[in-house]
Amino acid sequence: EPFPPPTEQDEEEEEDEEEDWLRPQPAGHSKSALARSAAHRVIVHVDLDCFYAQVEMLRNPELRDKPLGVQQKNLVVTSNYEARKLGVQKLMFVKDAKEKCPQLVLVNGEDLTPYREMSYKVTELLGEFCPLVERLGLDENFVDVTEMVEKRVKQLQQSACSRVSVSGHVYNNQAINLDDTRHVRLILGSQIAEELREAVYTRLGLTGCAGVAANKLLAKLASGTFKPNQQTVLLPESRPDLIRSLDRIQKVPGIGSKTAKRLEALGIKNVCDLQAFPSAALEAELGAAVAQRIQKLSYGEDESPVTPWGPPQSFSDEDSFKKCSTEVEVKEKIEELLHNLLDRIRKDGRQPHTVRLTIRQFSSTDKWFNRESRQCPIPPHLIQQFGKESSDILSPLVDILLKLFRKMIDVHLPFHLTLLSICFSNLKALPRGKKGSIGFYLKQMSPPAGSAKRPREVEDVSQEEGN
DNA sequence: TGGGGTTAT
DNA sequence: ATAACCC
Repeated sequence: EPFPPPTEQDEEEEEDEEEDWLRPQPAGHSKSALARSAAHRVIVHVDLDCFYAQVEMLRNPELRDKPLGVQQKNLVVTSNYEARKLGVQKLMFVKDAKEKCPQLVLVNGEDLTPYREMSYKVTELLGEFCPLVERLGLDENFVDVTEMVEKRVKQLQQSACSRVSVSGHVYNNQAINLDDTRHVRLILGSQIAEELREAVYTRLGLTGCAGVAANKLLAKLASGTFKPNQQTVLLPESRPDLIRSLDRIQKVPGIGSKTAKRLEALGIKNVCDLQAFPSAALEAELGAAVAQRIQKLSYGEDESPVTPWGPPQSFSDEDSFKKCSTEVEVKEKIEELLHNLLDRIRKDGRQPHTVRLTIRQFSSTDKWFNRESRQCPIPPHLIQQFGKESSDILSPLVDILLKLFRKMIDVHLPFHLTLLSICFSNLKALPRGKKGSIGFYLKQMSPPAGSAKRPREVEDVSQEEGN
């Protein structure tokens, strides 16, 4: 094994293992200034196959060889490949899925806890290889392996033997030129990607795809080109082909449905249209920031860094339903959501300083996107209760949430809700040095790079931490 | 159509 | 507080 994973880094302080979140990196300089200087980055995108279904198959191996769907309400949100062969695609209605595939086995996946836990195990495992890991949803991670590649380039130069071979697919089957150092770096990146996937499989039992390229956009696009459990490296010369292969503009990650619609109104239907469109006119329509960003994306350019966020910045729990129309029902739903959330927050160890209630009201037209929310600071005396065992916090929090609810809904008038959601945010580490402080403490998370002037939430005027 | 997450304005 | 994006 020429390149064992770096099991020991420079760990000076012992930590509690169950709260060993990935730490955000200081700011990106230190030794890796060159690594981040965009020109020669090597990025790996790791994308687990049908993640929820894989987790369910690990929880219950008898499901292994059966067509499996993970159900949330009336939807099959994910299916395993057995089921996909039989026509059960993602986000299919349960009704349609059963018609297509009567033998389909369904498990309920409305509680994300098992997926969330497994997801963080994956991110932490990747973090053992390399500190720059960024999560995207529960089943994707970007890894900036530039520094690992640099080390291997040097080993290669010393060993004086230039026998490097690619792991997995090369996009477009492009010929490799070992005289091109960019090619060599990406090839080494493909070997690292293979090692990452192998580790995820042997240690966690999960399969997935990987894409290797010079930035996040291209790595992500590359990872989708060979689908279950395979990997693909994109060499620079094939970049135009890869982005031109996107038939619809919305397939560019970063261009969502809203932007796609506005672009279509401008006559922009595919990536080439967007490349060719006059920048000034695009800026006039979308604003300079969005216009410049997406036009760069259309060329496959993406300088955004791989940013490890560390522990979650918010905890939320939601439930959707056909109808909820009385205050009593609302209170019951709130209590249920709260119970789950308080558990998660207790395990996390930090204290939230803001709480938000979100509702969705029924409306036959535009059933889609009518959510509103109200948020407020959590009173200091309640914040202190968060770490503790007893649920003295529960009923005061319910009261706060009901007040937020009444800010949106006049309870004397009829109402019809189809969703309730509670979110705790503005999380801060426990105050240290207090007598009741638990045996471990979470490291003070320095704010992630580039988030220096994030607006403070609500009217929270609490003190800054000591930096 | 689900149950989450993030940043920007 | 909302709107956009991501899965």
